[in-house]
Amino acid sequence: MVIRILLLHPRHTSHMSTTLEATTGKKISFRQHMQQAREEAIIAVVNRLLAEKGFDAMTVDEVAAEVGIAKASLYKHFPSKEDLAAAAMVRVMQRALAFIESIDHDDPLSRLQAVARWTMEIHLAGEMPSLPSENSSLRSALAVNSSYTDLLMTISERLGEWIEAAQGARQINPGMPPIAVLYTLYARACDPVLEFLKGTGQFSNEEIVDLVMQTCFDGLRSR
Amino acid sequence: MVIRILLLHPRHTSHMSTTLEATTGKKISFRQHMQQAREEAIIAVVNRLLAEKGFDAMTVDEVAAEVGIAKASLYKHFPSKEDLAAAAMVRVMQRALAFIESIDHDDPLSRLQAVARWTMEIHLAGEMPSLPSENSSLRSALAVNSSYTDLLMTISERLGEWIEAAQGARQINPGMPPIAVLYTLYARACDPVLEFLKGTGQFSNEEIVDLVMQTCFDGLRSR
DNA sequence: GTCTATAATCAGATAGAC
DNA sequence: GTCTATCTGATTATAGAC
Repeated sequence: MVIRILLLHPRHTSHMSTTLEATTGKKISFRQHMQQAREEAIIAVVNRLLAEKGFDAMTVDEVAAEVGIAKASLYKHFPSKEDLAAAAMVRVMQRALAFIESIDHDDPLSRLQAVARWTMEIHLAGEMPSLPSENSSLRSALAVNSSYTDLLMTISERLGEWIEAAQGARQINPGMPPIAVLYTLYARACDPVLEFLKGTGQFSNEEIVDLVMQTCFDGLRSR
Repeated sequence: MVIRILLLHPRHTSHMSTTLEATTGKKISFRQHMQQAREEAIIAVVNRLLAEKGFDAMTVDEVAAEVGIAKASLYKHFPSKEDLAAAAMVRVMQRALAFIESIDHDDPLSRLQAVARWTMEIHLAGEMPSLPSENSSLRSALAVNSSYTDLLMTISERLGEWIEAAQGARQINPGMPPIAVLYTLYARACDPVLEFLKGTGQFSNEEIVDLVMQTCFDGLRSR
């Protein structure tokens, strides 16, 4: 399956990788260790705030305050608010890819279900950053972030293979275009039904995930 | 089915009703006619901008410019940006209720499917205002707007009856809590899958609606 | 009610000392 | 690299003349 993604010139910037050591294998200094630890702390705060309030409502002042540094210092690490959000997105996608690679079910449907379930659990745990799809400054920042686009490509291709395999095995409806299945799975990351049901106070997180899993894979109609 | 909605003291404000004449039956002056026509024009602009860019990205300057009046004049009609958005929401819910009351299918599943399809068509037509669920100033403005809460209640109760009837007839999965079914239908109004699929350029609006209808009611798994 | 002009505030980003 | 202090621009809302 071919995924329509903006594929732009790869461009490396220091804060895109998880850890410099892990990425390049080079020994790094104590100072660099400290800097990366701080950036990790920043990203953790941004990730939580993005999950709580979304990109527009999150302010840079707030991020700086919660990290415990001055705003100007924050801008030494990340050149813009968009880059902060991008870093949080990269981080959660790295987690997603790590989870995907840890899945050991043998049939493709179970693998896809595991991914959907993981996504919704992250969302309900308040760890899924939410970005507006409209905001153009954010979209362009993401489009030129090769860490982001590469991860999105990798994940999409992996899931795409599983989707086609599941359709070949008649586990997933073969009449559905794979791209539609993929997007339907991605959309579970920002499904408002999760919050709606949580807001009623009638269900546990596990029950909520089970309900949405059922509507997602089995539909509303009786079987 | 009981719908958990913030039910507050009813409070009438002039711009909440569609037309004063239609609501009260009283004869109104030419001046009032003109004013209501202008407010209708304002709401139409707000509705479109909310659908295009969302609440945060929409600016009051922009609304005034597109309507063709000064910003101060706009504030004579609607006391705040939140009230503008609320008016747009009321308008689209009035349209929804009108559609619901026009449905004449006899089985409840077909009725629910018609509602889901209508919702997605409005969305794809760029006529579905989208509000952030987080923004608290907006939420409070909606909560005290009795036109809004009343419409939401009315629509929810109507759909709730159909849902329970459909479950009784084993058309909708009876194991699903009716409130979960209701929220799943509501969520079709802001389903990002619609825009994702539109963005690929591979499908017509009708095909997109058919695809999402199928995943919604039949699920991703093969039947 | 409509306008022009302006207030008031807030948020992203930067200057410059240390 | 971190800080305080500040700039700059955008945006909601209002004053006051007509």
